Amino acid sequence: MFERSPAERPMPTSTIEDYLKAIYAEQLARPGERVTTGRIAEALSVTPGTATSMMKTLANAGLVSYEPYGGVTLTGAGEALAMRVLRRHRIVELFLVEVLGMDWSEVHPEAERLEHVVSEKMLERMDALLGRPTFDPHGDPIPTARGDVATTDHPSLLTCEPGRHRVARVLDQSADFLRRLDRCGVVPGEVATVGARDDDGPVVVETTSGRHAFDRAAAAQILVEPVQDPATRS
Amino acid sequence: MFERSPAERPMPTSTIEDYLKAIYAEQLARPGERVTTGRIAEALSVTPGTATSMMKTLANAGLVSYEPYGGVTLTGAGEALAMRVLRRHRIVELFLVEVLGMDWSEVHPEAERLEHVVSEKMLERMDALLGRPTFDPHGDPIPTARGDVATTDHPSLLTCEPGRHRVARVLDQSADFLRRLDRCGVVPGEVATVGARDDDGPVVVETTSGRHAFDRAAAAQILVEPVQDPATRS
DNA sequence: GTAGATTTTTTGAGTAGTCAAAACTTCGGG
DNA sequence: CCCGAAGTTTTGACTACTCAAAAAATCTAC
Repeated sequence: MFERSPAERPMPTSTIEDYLKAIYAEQLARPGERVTTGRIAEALSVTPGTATSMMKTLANAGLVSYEPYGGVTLTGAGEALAMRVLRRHRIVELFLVEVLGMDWSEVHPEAERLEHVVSEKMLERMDALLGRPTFDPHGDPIPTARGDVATTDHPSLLTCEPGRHRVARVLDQSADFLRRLDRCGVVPGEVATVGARDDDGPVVVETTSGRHAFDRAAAAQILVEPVQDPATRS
Repeated sequence: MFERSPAERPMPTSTIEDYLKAIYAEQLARPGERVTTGRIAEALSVTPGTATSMMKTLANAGLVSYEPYGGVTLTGAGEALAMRVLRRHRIVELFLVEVLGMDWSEVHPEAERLEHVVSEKMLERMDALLGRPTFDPHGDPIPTARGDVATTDHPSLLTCEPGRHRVARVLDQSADFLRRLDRCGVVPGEVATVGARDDDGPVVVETTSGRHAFDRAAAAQILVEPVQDPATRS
C-alpha cells in the first residue's frame, strides 16, 4: 500500500503547500468533519483521482491522516505547514497593497505565487515594515510566526442583526466580487447600515456611497461586527 | 528528430527561463562564440545529457538555434525572453535592497526565485517606486521594458590603469565574495585607488577602510571606472 | 593522419504531477 | 435487504525534468 516511513522532510513542493492550504480551508469551513477527496479536487481544480493520489503522498509525508473512502484531516505537522503558507500569503497580500499600492482585488493571485518562494528573511522584513500586522486587506487574520491564528467569529450580512456594522472580513476573494465591493464602499473598516431582512430576499445595505443590495450568496461572504453607536442605541 | 512546429507559446516554465538566462550570460562572456551544451550544463549544475535534451526543447520552441555538436545561440525570441527575466531579476534585487533593506550579498538567491513569479503589474509598481532605476545593487544594468540593455564596457581591477577608480560593477554574486567586498568598502559607487601591478601577483587596492589585496580571479570580477580627479592628474 | 582524450548525444530509467476512464465502495430509497 | 446513484480509488498513460552510463562525434597531439 502506502508505506509510512520515518521519512526525511525534503522541502515541500508548492503543489503540496497548495493542497495543505485547501485542506485547511475546508476544515475551517466545516469544523469537525473529515475533508473528502472530492472537495479537495474541486477546490484545486484537479480530477478526483489526482486528489486521491496526492492524499497518499501527503499521508506518507505525515502531513495528513488519510482513511480510504473516509477523507483526510491535517496532522500537527500538516497544520503547522499550512499556517506558515497562510502567513506568507497574507503578509504578502498586505505588503502588495500597503507598500506597492496595488488594489485589494488583484493581490490574491499574485500572493498565490509569491507565498511559495519568499524566504523567511524577506518575510520578516515585510512583516517589520508593515508593523507586525494582524489582518490582511481582506480582513483575514495573519498567523503568527509560531503558527497561531486569531479565530474571529463575526456574523455575515446574512446572519447579523439589522443596524450599523463595521465590515470586518470578506471571504470571497475573486477580483470581480472585490471590485464590486469597492464600488459599494463595502470594504473592511467601513461602516454599513444593514436594513431589515426578509427571509429569502436580498440583503440591503446603506453606505456612504448609497444603498446596495446583495443576494444571499454574496451576503454570506461579507462578515461584519456590530458598531457600538450611542446615538443609535435604543 | 526534433520537429520544429510553428508552435504555440505556452508560457515558459521557470526551468526554461533559467536556461535562457544562462545561455545569455555565456553569450555575453564570450561574444561571437556559440555556447556549448557543456558550459550550459556546468552553469546550471545539470548533467551534459540534460542540457542537450533541453537544448532540443528550446530549439523546438524557437528560443535558440541549436546545431548538434555545434552549440547554441539565442534567437530573437530567446533573447527577448532572457531580457524580460533579467529585468525582473534586477529590479527585484534592487527592490529588496532599497525597500526591504536587505543586504546586497543575500538578494541574489531570493531574486532567482522571485523573477519567475512576479507579475508585470507588480514589476511596474516596483520599478515606479524605485524611480525607474538603470542599475541594480551589483552595478548590473537593468534592461528596459522593451528589452534594451546598456552595454557598459568597464575595465576590471586586473586590466585598469593604476590610480583612482570608482567601483562600477561586481560580476561574481556569491554571498561570501560580496560580504568580503563589503568589509573592504569595495562596493559600487565607492572610490578605490589601485596600486601598481606586477604581472601575476595579487592586485592591491586602497579604500577608506585600508589596503586590500585581491587575487587575479577575484580582481577580474570587479569592474571599475577611472575617476577624473584634477588633484591627481599628471 | 590516426590514437587517445574530451565532449556531446543517446538511451533507459526515475520522480512529481496530471488526466481519462474503468473498477470499486458506500450510501439512500424502495 | 438489495439496487442504483454518487463518490472514491485504481489503472494506464502523458509531460516536464532529471540522472547514469553507453555510444558517437570531435578535437589534440604526436
